[in-house]
Amino acid sequence: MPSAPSVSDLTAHLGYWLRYVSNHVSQAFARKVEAHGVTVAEWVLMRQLLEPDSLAPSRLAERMGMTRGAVTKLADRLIAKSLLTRAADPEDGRAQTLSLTRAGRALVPKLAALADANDAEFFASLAPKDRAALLRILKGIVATRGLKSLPVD
Amino acid sequence: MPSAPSVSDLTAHLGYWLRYVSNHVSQAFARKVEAHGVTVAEWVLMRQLLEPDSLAPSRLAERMGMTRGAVTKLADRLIAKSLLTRAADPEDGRAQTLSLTRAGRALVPKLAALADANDAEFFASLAPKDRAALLRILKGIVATRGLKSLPVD
DNA sequence: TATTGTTATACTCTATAACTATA
DNA sequence: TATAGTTATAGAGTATAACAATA
Repeated sequence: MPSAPSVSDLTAHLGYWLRYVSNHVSQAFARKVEAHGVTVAEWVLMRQLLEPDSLAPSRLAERMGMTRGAVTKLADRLIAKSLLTRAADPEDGRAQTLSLTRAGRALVPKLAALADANDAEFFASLAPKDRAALLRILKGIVATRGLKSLPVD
Repeated sequence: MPSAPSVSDLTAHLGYWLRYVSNHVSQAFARKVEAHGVTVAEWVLMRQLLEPDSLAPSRLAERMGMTRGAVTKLADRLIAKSLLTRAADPEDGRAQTLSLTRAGRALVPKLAALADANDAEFFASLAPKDRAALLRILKGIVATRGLKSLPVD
């Protein structure tokens, strides 16, 4: 009788746990921000524009690790909600500039408070030492692997 | 002149980093498994059926933290790929049972190897101590917060 | 009535590729 | 030609809600 092929335990994979926890954290956050009419991805874009207060779509795409097309779509939705404006760059006829509207800028602190609350909900129970370790490790992975703009485009 | 409202740094949020790293890890894994014609979510479902070798959709939904409807859809796709079968439960006319086909079962070790490789790619650079800490912390969050079936349904 | 599943519907998120306008 | 952005298209991943069959 042939022995079953050995398959490493799914739960031995850090990627599995990362994905699992991350999905739950994001879903919980999504429920919180939707009361303000925005999604998590929209919030991330908005947060990028708090400072510097305007950026080109391609710059945002790099920072957020997504394609320019995806940024356009996200921006379209935020513009429809009057939280964002798109303006032509006077220096380069091809370029555009995205900035928060007054309403968008006013909303950011509220969403930030929800982000704080969500983080507390999931991570407050950790020992301070573990919290620090988690942050350090995650940042380390980003630095070591040079994560930034996955999309090749 | 009013001072700008203070907004905590986006990058102070563990949830942000978790999402960022997790998205990159999952995307990299997705690219690897797609060569075998499956997606990450499909792989997770398949992996659940390695043992016990059959489960009801509702059981899978609980384990995977998704709705029954989502499981049905995922299962449909795997069935279309001949990696999964759906059978009626002889004891309960309402119940169904999902199991891997021979092909599906044969594919799992290959996908597991890719999962191993992907994990290594992202986490091998970590100090063994950090790797262990990351795993322990993530599992701790799952346990403490009782993450399992987010969907209320 | 309660439970198991499926179906119908709808969005978000994201990608790839083609296209337009400028440089 | 190369670059910035948009548009078109597509599919994954979910959810919610309604429904059918069975318990």
